[in-house]
Amino acid sequence: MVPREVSSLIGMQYCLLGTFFVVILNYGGTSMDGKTQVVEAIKKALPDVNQEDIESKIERPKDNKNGDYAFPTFFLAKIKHQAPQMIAADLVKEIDQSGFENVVVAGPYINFFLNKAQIAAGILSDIITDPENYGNANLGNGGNVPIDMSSPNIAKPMSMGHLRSTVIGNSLANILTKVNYNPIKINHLGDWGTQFGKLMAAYKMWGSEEEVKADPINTLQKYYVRFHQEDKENPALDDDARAWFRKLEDGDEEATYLWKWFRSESLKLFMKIYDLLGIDFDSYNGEAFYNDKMDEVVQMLEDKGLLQESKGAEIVDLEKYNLNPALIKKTDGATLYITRDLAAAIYRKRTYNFVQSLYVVGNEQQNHFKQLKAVLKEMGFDWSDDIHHIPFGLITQGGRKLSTREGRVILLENVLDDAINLARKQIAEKNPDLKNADEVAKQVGVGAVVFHDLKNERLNNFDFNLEEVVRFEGETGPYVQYANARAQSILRKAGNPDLTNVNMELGDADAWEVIKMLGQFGETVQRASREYEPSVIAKYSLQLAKGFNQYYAHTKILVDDDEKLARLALVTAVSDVLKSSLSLLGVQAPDEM
RNA sequence: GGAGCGCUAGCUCAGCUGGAUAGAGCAUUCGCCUUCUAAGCGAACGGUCGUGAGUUCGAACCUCACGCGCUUCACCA
Repeated sequence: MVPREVSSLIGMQYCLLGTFFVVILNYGGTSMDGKTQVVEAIKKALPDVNQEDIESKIERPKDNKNGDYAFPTFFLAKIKHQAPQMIAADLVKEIDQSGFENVVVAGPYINFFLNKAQIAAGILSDIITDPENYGNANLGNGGNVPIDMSSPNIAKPMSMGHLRSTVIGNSLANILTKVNYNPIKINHLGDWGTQFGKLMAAYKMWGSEEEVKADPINTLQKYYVRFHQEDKENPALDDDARAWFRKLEDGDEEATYLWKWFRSESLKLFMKIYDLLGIDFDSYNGEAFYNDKMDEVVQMLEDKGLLQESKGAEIVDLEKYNLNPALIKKTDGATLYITRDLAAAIYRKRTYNFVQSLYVVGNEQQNHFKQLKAVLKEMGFDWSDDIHHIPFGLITQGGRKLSTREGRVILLENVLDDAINLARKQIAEKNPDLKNADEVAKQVGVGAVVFHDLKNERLNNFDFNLEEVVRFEGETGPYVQYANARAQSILRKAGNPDLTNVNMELGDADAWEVIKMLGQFGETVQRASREYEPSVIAKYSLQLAKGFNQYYAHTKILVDDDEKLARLALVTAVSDVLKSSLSLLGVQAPDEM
């Protein structure tokens, strides 16, 4: 019952890394951002209003004819006993306009137009001088954040549901790194439980070694489904399964051998998918890892007098949290899911001394995590508040929940293969001379699937539709990748000139629309980290790609004039930020496609 | 019944802490490759923001009630 060798090794290595993770990063740019400038100007004209009020009222107009920032004066009407229009008209006279291109009254609003060329140069220069660190912030002070993610079940194929947990967790890890947390990606494998009893029973009845070796997961899956079909007719099968699981728990040689074998075969196949996705983990400590750590937890509960007997089972009452009691031990003395998770939570606190602990697990388990936190709270662990369940919506097919038992699954492998093949076909059509076409097809195909999963709010359910997932046009991953590839293509044609010291002042409206978005990257990253929401980044990348495509369509970049190098700086900066955004999502950005 | 999430254009979804005529993509129709990648750009069409009250100078957003959908509610994970 010793968990995988690999896992403990990697876990240990990590701890060391975590301890030494002190890095000096460049946080944010050097130029003053537009909003601060607006706040300063208003503050001087309104000395008796406090700064927070001003800051909170300032907004970014949807329509750019209303300026880059706007200040509504409604809230001053009561204080000044004047109509907002009057206040705005008076106020604008008091404002020092020297740092702006224009400051105008529009009814009850004061609209600020920034000095575009100057701000543009500041933003572009910030990006180009240090593209890697552009948008970084120090929100986390290097604190450890274990992320429980992916967590597929051994002997079952990875489904679209696991993809969600995997890519959301991975993206959150990337985002948290950018705001200076130290994420620890934990693959909490489903490598223990009564399903192994069923699997062993099924294998002994109908299985063969050759068959399993040829196609491990699908074969095991087949046994599992068949077991569930037949035990409806023949309930005695369940007793057989229970007996096998008992054997496993008691360390029976054959059972243990089969367990290890199933586990390692499964893991091999999972690794292929993780490689394709470009995702790795810091720990593979799954459920089995906590087998020997639950007694202590039960003892602690006992010592603190939290354990009660109810209907023959051991529970922790959570009445005062308005929750159902947490079942710690079954009538037969066996532990349950929550017991294991309690052990895991405590282990993680001890091992990583986390500042936050995240669980990227489906929305349908939210009750479980509420209970988990409540029990830890009852145990006197204040750090229970640092545990956050990051739920995500259900994937359905034809409106129905996917069910492994009923064999209704969407195999992730198939989806990825379909996407890659389609990408390969498109390349053959649109860019037949591309050298590393197979590699790019992988990047584009996988990118489409991953991006599709991250583009909408986590909690939205979605009904699986292959055509939609592997779509390459419109609001998709390939759309963003394509914008970057176009940018790279221009830079190649221009001979990749050194741009570090060129004049980057661009004042035209088309360029400004793009540059303004570039300037919003940092706040976007912070919002994504605050809300644990990768879709914020995905949406941003789409918007930036769209802005760039528009610029590209309307502005000829490679013409020899005074602003050519400035335009190339813009193209470089766009590519840098698009790459950063995609990388935060875990999506590759090929230079050609 | 308790708890949670959702309801915005034909479909899929944005809409940041309430703010100026509610925005994209897909689909449909129509334009744009004599050279920076058309996986693109542009235009048209399309919405009583589930319903009803309330708070507010102002509500898709906040409060309450109701309707519909999904998830979950002790011996699975």
